[in-house]
Amino acid sequence: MNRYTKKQPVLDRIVLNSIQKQAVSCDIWPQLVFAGAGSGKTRVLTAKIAYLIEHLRVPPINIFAATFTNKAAGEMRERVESLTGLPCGALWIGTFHSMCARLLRREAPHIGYPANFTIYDRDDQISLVKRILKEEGLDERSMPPRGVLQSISRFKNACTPFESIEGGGDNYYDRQVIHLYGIYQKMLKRSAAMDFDDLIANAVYLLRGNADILKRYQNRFQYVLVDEYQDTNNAQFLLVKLLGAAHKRVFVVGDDDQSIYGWRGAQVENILSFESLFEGTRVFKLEQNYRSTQPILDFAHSVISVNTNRADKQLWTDTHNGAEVAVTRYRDDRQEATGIAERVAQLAANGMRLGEVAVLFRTNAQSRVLEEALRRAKLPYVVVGATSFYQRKEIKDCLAYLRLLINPRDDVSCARVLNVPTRGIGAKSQASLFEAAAKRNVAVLELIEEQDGTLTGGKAAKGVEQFREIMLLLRDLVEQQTPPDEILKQILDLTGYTSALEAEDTVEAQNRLDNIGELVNALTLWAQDNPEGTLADFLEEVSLVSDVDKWERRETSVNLMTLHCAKGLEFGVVFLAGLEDGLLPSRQNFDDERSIEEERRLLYVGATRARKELCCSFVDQRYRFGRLIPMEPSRYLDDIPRERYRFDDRCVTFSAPPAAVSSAPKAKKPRMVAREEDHTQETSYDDFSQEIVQYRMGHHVSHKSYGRGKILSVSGFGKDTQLTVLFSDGSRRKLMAKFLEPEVW
DNA sequence: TTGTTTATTCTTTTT
DNA sequence: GAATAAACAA
Repeated sequence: MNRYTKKQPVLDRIVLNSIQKQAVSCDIWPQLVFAGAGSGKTRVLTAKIAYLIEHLRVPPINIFAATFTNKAAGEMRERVESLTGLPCGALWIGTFHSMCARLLRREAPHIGYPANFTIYDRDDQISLVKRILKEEGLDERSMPPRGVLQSISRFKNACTPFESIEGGGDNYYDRQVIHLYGIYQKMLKRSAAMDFDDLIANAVYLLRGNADILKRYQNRFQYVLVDEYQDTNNAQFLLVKLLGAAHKRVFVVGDDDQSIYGWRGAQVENILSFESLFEGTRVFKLEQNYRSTQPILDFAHSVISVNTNRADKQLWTDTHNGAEVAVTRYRDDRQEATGIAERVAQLAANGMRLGEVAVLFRTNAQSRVLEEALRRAKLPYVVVGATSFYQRKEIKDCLAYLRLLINPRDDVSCARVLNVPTRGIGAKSQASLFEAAAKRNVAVLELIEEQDGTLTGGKAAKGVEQFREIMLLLRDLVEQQTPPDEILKQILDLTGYTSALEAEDTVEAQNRLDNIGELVNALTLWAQDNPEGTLADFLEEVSLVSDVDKWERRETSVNLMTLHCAKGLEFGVVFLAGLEDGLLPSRQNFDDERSIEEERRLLYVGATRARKELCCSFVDQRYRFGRLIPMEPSRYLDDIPRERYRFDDRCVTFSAPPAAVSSAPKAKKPRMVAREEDHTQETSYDDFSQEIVQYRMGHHVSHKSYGRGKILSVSGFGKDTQLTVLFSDGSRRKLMAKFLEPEVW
């Protein structure tokens, strides 16, 4: 800030080791930094930006820096400002999604969109696809919305617009998906809406299709920096390539061992092949770890080194001593939770701040037992993520009204609130409204506003008219520059939303009212913090924040979160709960080697979050789907040499198989063998054991008279396995598996 | 058309 | 066990 600090160059004001220093001060481009867990990645990235600004005199406005969360972006901007003493408001730093949204709002007309487009989240996408399926007369069971969206997402990640798809697809499913992709995009455009994938893909289309615009942005973004590069997808890669094509000043940081978003389209290959794709790349490897103890690093290394598709490297640390990693076996998930809570209480008694403790797990469903145990032990905790505030029904209803005011063409929001609270516009009337709108190629709200409600039959017409009047009234308020929180209050009042909930008079309804109150507060606060901000800005922010963005470490609360959420964070003590096959790795990924490797990385990420103490656990049986299910230790534990951890058997059950009682997980009974003596009672055992699975959802089979088809669901097991199959002629049949031949790849 | 019941599926992970 | 969808009564 003052002249004193200014005199010293950045490199002397921030502590860096020699490799870090080299990476920061290197001026030969492009650059790739492999930054292992805890190796000071954020520090390097921050220093790099500060170095560009201060040492190379690059104006902040010429830098484009993509981070994985908005929170990280905000913190980094602040640190750069305090390092350089210069205001960096003009620096473009944020998630790919938020920066693309920003770019697209400016250039919207070039891709046929208005600047006030709405951003659809997953729920919005699903309700849109469901409506399309209905209108197209397709069965949700043969074309599951999630699957359809997954396929559509793949097209977008590949930056393949509907128009340039060649060929109509090989089979019934693919043909339908392509067909639906076209309709889906048409609907989005008519609704002036984009989904998350569109934000990136449309940015690519924009730059790819307009040479002058591309040039302008290449010129503007003289330096392109990307954090967590291992988690970028193909579209993001194309964007980076486009922006950096002219000047080549691209700097990416990442760790292939921490790539855990493959299911979302991320490609580890992006980082693994960066060197060959960007000619003349300088590579830096940060392998010194400043976070964890040696035992933790050894443990983590034995996990990750089994993976084949990775760049060779190994973390090391200066600190040699440290507590052994613990692996504990519990009888069931309840006992596991209690055991963890006990240990946490112990730590707290020894003066450990609870904010330094995290319990990590694979699925959100696991958090409930843990929460109960912590509550019983009177230990304060926070759950990061889970059902986020903005996902709740009542909140989404409010937001839908707000979005509809900003963008009257937003059909998904319109469908959501048209009959909320109930105005007598049932499914049938809604369908006919949508049909009429589609026929004239206008949005539903537009239709309602111009048509005076004569469209639908008697009863619903009154409700439609009511809705129309409310919307017109609210529109006036927006035009009169009414403060955002006031608009929300008016919505709740005019629509009768509040009074409907009050009338219910249940605890549930009261809860919702409280949540709505919280939303009003949030909006008021936001308006105070952003005096220039419009309602549209607020809505954009809301749709692009993540759960970790809102998380703030509280000194006195234990942190509960999924392994995915924990990426980039660190804690003094980390518990990894539920290290069992079927959970980690997830049962659904058993047959895919790539996913098995990704889940292994998930374990690696979890383990490397710990600074001082790492406690892993698995259970013999666990409640899932309301049933007690036998579990096996995670296969990943098999790869860890026995001397890398202390094994603690807290299993005091008599029913446990004798061989397993006193031994480490390594020595347990062989896999893939079902217990014969169990047939009488535990029929479900077979269902969950890992016998070789011949038939899986999504795989293809053939039948001698119906031909080739895709498995939609599997029921029963052994000889009685039945399959529901979608055949290429479009028919869906439930058949005995023995009549079907699995397709071999 | 709305609000009840029952049946079914389901859970990965999220910008 | 929960959330959603289909099925049914009013």
